[in-house]
Amino acid sequence: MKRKPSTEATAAWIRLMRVQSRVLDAVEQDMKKAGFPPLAWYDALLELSRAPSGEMRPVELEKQMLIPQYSTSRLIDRLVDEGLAVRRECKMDKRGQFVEITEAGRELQKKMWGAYSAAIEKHVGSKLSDADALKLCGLLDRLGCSCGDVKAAAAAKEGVPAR
Amino acid sequence: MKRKPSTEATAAWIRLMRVQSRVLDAVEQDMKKAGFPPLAWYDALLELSRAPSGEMRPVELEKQMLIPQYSTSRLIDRLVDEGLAVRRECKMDKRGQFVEITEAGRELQKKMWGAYSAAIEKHVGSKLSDADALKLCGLLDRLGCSCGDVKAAAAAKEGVPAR
DNA sequence: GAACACTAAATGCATATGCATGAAATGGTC
DNA sequence: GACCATTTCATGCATATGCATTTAGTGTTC
Repeated sequence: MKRKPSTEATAAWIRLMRVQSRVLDAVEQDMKKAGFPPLAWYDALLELSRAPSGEMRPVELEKQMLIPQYSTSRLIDRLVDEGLAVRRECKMDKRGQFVEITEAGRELQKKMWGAYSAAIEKHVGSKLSDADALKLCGLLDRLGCSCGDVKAAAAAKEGVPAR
Repeated sequence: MKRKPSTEATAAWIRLMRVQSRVLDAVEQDMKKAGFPPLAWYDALLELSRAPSGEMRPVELEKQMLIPQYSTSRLIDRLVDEGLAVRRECKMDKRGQFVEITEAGRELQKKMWGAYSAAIEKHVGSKLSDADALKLCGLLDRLGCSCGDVKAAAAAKEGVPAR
C-alpha cells in the first residue's frame, strides 16, 4: 500500500528542497543587502500594481499569493504602515475593503524589480541555458502546481511574482 | 552590468519557488496528519542515527543540516525534552558537548521514515518517471548546491535528509 | 423580519525565528 | 602565564507565524 519512492524520486525531492532553499536564501540576501524589504512585499505590491486602478480586495490578494488569510491581513498592515498602500472602504460589501497601492508603493516595486531581476539572473539565469530553464519548468510543472504559462510571464515586463 | 534574466530563467525561478513550497507543504501536512513532529526533527534524528555510536557535536549537526547555530541549539533542546536525544559532556573540549540519540529517537526516526517515504512517493515519485527525476536532479544541481551523488542516496535504506 | 449559515477581515495568544550578544573554553603569541 | 582572537554553545529580546476565535456584515430560508 505504502509504496516506497525510487531513489531517483528521493534524490529529486532532496534537491528540490535544498536547491530552492539555497537559491531563495541567496536572492533574499541580495535583496536585503540592497536595503529592500522581504520578497513578500514585492509580490503584494506587484499584484496591486497590476490590478485595475491599483486596488484589490484582501481576499483576492490572498488567493493570488496563496498565503493564509491572517498573513495577508498583517502584510497589508505593514504596507499601510510604510505608506506603500492605503485601505479604502468597500461600499458594495461593508465587511470588506479595498487595498490600493500608493505612488510610493509603485516606485518601490519598480526599484525592487531592478535588484530582484538582477538576483534572478545571477542565481538562476546565469547557471542555466534558456533551453534548460524550459526543461526545468516542464519538470517542475509536473509536480502539480500550475504556475501559468511561460509565455504569459514574458508579457509582464515589470516583474514577476514569486512564491 | 545588471543584466536582466531571460523569461525562461524567470519562469524557472517562479516554479522553483512555487513548486517547492507546494510540495513541501503537502508532505508536511501528511506528516502532521500522521501525528509526527516537523521534518527538521527527522533530519536531525537521521543524522544522529547515522553517526558512529549515535552521537555527534552540535557544530557538526549544524553543518550537516545547514541551519543556523541557534537553530541547532534549540532543536537539540526539543529533542532532549522529548527524550529523543541526550546531551553528553565532551571531555576533549569542555566548551562543547555530544548529542546522542536515544532508543526512542531511533524508533521515531524509523517510524517517521515510513510516513515520510510514502509522502515523497505520493507527491514526487508518482508524478515523475525515474528518468525524469534524474533529469530534474541534474538541472537542479546546476543551480549550485552539491547534494551529493544520487547513487550515494541509494545506499541509505533508512531515510534521507531534506533541507 | 427572525434565525441561521456563511464570508471578510482582524486579533489574542502561544510558539518559532532571527539577530545580537554573552559566557566559557581553547589555542596561539609574546 | 598574561593577552587576545577564535570557537562552541546558550539566551534575551524583538519580530514573525500559526491557530483559533471574534466581530461585523451578507444572503437565504422560513
